[in-house]
Amino acid sequence: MNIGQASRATGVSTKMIRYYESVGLIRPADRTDSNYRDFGERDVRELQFIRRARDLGFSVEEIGQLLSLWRDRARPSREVKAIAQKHVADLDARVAEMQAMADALRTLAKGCAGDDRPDCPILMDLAERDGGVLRVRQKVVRSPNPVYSGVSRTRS
Amino acid sequence: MNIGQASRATGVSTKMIRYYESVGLIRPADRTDSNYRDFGERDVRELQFIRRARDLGFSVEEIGQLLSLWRDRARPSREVKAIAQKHVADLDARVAEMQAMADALRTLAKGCAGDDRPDCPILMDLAERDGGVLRVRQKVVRSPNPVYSGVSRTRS
DNA sequence: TTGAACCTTCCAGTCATGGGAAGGTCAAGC
DNA sequence: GCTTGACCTTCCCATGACTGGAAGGTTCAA
Repeated sequence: MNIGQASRATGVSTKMIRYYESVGLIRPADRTDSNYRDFGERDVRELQFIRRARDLGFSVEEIGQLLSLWRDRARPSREVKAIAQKHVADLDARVAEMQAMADALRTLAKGCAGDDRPDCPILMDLAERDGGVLRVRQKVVRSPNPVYSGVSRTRS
Repeated sequence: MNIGQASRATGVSTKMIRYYESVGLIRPADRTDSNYRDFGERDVRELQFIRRARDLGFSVEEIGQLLSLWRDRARPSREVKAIAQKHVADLDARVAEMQAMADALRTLAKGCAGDDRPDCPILMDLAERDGGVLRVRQKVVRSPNPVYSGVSRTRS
């Protein structure tokens, strides 16, 4: 199975398959005589695993850990659970922060007429030299992977 | 006021001040004879504005729009409100997505013993070739700026 | 005069991913 | 056998919003 077929079978782009190989997430694929990558059943299953893990927002590094646990028939489920729980905590922290931002902005927008007049509590708050009335400022949390964050983009 | 003082006065790093200048978010600062940047009151106010807007999760592009509206005494509040509301919608979409991920993982983790035994519903779900029981797969939303997303990092 | 604490520009890296160029390979139809 | 187009290969570049560091100039106080 060449890279295009593997991509269609797993929903992982050819670009990403090569990338995952280059960073060592998957082992180098076999090659045909003409130097084409040749994927087998097992490779496809690993790519599907990776795809699912990305859909759950795991970083490539976390996926590497999960993959090696997956490959190890004797792994203790404790380790898998720990990774998952840490990831859940990360997600929850980001959610809380973004909700605080959204709520602050909603409050400001509610007070803004949104018409031809220039008066606007949103700009007034941003101009507050001591941090603004709503004081949303807090720890800003950033992710190892940019999956959560952003403007529409579909994954087939 | 040199760049270090401006940085301390606004909480924006010197690196970022130079970056904002390079991308045209702020106008080029005045220079002293020795080519040091020289910031005035107005520059400091703009940097504080930028800082506040970043704390609310606006992207540099959005901040550019907000800044130019701020500078325009006659701007219609409608435009400001539109930017804010779009940003709120973006935040809400990301929050919903991340909550779905977190909930799916929580469900899986609940069924995982987390002990020495290898059996683990989390890995089993990731291995599902048809997408897993929980089917969290959906549109993945990504942000123009990586502020929301991630692992602890503080902004002074 | 020396040294540290500034400042300057420039270049590179981050993370996961897409875009594209330049060139090799393969299969179908003529 | 030859052309065509759809593949494949590697390589480099770009994204956003930063951080880090090198190499060198400036300022100020001891």
